[in-house]
Amino acid sequence: MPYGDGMNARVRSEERRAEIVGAALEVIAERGYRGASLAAVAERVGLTQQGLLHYFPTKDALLVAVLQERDRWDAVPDTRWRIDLLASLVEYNAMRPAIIQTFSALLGESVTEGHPARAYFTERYAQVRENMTAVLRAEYGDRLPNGLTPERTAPLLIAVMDGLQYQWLLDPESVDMPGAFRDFLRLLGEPVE
Amino acid sequence: MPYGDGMNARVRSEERRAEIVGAALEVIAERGYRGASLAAVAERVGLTQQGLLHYFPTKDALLVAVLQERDRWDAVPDTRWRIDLLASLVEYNAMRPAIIQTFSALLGESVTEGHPARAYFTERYAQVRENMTAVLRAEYGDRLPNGLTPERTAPLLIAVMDGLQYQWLLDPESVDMPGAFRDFLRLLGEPVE
DNA sequence: TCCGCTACCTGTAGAGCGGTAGGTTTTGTT
DNA sequence: AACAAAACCTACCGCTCTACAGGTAGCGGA
Repeated sequence: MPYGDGMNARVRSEERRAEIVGAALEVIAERGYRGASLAAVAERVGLTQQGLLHYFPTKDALLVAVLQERDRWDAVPDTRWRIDLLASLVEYNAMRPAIIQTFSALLGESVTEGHPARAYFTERYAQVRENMTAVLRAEYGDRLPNGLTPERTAPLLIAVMDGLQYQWLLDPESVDMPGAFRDFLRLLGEPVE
Repeated sequence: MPYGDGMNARVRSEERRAEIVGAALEVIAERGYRGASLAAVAERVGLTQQGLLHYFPTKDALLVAVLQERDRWDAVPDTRWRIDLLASLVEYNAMRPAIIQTFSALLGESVTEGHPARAYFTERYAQVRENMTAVLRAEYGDRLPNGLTPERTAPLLIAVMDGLQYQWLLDPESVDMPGAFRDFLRLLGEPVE
């Protein structure tokens, strides 16, 4: 099957890489990063393991691409985040267990020593906390109805999202993730507009 | 007339096993379960890998022992759990990062397919949710000040504890885990006695 | 048409893994 | 003293893993 389908080499290469990253997401969801073998990822896109290494020279390089993909994915460009959009996000996540599982598994692994994703998650959470603080401040002002500051509420908000994900992944029947998250938002109180 | 003194073979064997389980906890904290090799655990207690296999015939058997150890550890026998005791527990946890890291890493891995700890965590969380529901009901009655039921609050409580642990493990300087947890308890409102 | 580059491949090195087989020393019981 | 069992050991098997080396085939540009 020749490549003459109207696309140039650069585009085809980029597409192949994206395909590989997608397969890596799946395999990591199933086996974690340490458990994910390059061969398993390669097989899923119809390559040999060595063929895959042509696109990503090391396993870590592939992980980096996976993490960048995530960054690109939930970088909502200019949208003014609002709290109720978060609820929708959680609802959306509940329909994409694979992605949630990938990053929940990675987060768990990342707390171990010398894990290649550790720095990524550390920085990411610092950034998300800042981000959420800003969102909360925009919505509530400097004090929430219950007296907490946005700075102190942000870590709780994030913790609830992550923690619910684990409970939900382990037992989706028993845990209504979006519902529980909305409950938490009610706990924060109604913004006084 | 079996074992006459206080230091018989059975006791020594049990001590050795406990020693091994302790070492396994450490290694899992550092590398996760999949990344933890029997040889690394064995070395830590001055054994060869095969010597370790004399006590635990398979790697999974060792994991089972680790999980049982945890169950034994936080099975507070008859103490009536109370909410403020939870805050103390979180404070105590903040002084034992190793144990937290072990089980955070295991929880993360456990969501992957066919992980040997998956069933354990699924059951454990179901049980803990029940437990927390009872605690909340004892403290607040059938309705919390904010209108939520104990059943719906329990998953949130657990989610906050777990989620905060990840943030804290990744960046202890930036996250005041016990403080944040107390903030969450304030969010629940004061019990009306 | 030639040439270089991309996109793969086969082969293999080198290390680490869990687990088995079977031996030997140590220990405790009789 | 005799014996059995527990507590280890050495040796090794078969597998899997990442990564390197080096080759080949086809495409695109000059």
